[in-house]
Amino acid sequence: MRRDVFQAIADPVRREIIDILSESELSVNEVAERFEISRPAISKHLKILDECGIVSIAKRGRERFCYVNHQNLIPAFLWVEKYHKQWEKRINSFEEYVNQLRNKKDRNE
Amino acid sequence: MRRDVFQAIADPVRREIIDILSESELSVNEVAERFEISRPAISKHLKILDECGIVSIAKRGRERFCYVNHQNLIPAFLWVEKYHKQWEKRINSFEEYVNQLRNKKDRNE
DNA sequence: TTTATATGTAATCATTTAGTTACACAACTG
DNA sequence: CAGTTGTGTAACTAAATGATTACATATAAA
Repeated sequence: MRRDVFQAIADPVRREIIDILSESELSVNEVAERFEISRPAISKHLKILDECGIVSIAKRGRERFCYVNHQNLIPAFLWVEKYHKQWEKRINSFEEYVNQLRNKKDRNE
Repeated sequence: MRRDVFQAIADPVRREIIDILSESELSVNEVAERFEISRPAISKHLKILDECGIVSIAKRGRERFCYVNHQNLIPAFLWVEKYHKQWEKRINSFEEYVNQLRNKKDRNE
């Protein structure tokens, strides 16, 4: 069973959990209330997020409060970010191309 | 069947395919040669990458050449990048903490 | 035209995933 | 103490995933 940040953020429910917990720390039930699926399903998602370090769970009384450790998203960030320049190049050359078309059009008017 | 960039890059083989094709455009067989798994398996991975726009496949003769469209990684980049500041804050405060310790130690020496 | 090569795809399979319900148990509340 | 609440987990299920082998087809080469 793979358990890494890429697999963790592949699931839309888990991404939403991360989004929600980034707003405020919540108990397991408070997280589950925000979704249609059952509480055990959310519990499992939280376990997966916990296992790859993205979420930590702190016991306080009978509740468990969950919070995000954003720094564990860094490996995913770095992998994608290394292609940043390449899509910027593309977008710039697209903009250049559009500008060329615009200028040509302007000259023809 | 979900087919989005997050699901596409969740698989390590697909990430490696993206890495390899970022170096140079390759035919399907040339991609497959670089992996232990069978050619049809690679074919399927390429199909998935194609379906979510990350890889395009151009027929030339009997070969099909594959190349990456990096701009289709942007949605994944944006989702992760929005937490950039939060882990930077963390890292900065860690560095601050380390510096405090250092200064304290310096004063004690 | 025959043969070889490059590739896609169908059929199949084992494993993983994401969900469910039912139950156990610890910790608050009255 | 008895009941309620918050949560984990086991058992189960359907669907998705990632791989394989076997076969079909198109194109190039002899």
